[in-house]
Amino acid sequence: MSWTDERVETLKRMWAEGQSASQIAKELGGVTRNAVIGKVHRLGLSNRNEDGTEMPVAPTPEAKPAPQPSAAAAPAPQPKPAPEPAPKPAAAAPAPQAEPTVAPQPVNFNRRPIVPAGQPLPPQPSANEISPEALASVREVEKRARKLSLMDLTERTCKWPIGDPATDKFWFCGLPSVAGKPYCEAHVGVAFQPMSSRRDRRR
DNA sequence: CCCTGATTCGC
DNA sequence: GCGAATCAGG
Repeated sequence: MSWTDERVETLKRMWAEGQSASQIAKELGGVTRNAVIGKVHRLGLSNRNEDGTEMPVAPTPEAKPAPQPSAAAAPAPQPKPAPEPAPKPAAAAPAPQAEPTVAPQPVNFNRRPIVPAGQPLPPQPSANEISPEALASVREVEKRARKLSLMDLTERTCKWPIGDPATDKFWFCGLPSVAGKPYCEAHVGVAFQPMSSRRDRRR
């Protein structure tokens, strides 16, 4: 495989989107992440920030990832988005808001790509109609949970939450996940219930 | 152990 | 220019 214009463009696009080198390599195929990284450097875009100045992950007020002057398709480039939707009633308005009614803003730092997005999220075991075996299996497994923190989760660790998120007694299962699933064997058992599994108690 | 990007250097 | 091997880190 060679770096055709097309492939290079894909590389640039994905890199700009914040995709990891390995993800880009997968997408392109025929290359390793090393190759991608090497190319990225040769292209001189190792610094994912167009601005040459050092930017220690500054909290960007506007989540603009940087408009790309794509030569391919850019009908309406809109060079100046300017208009600020949030007018500030400053001036003669002292009122030092004593009590903000709204909760703190969830500032979104490094605008990550909105990539894959996780699978179904935290399904707490609502002991509905889950097979007793599955539940037993889960209890057993949760004793052996690796108790991983959020940061330790990977694509192949069980992401089943255990405990109370509001306390220190919270962690993720962390056992090897079933290929393609976000959970381990046991948790898959309670997370994914076949529609047909609900036996209807015929009165 | 899984992953990340950065760098080196023979090709 | 290319990218495997290696390094440095999370």
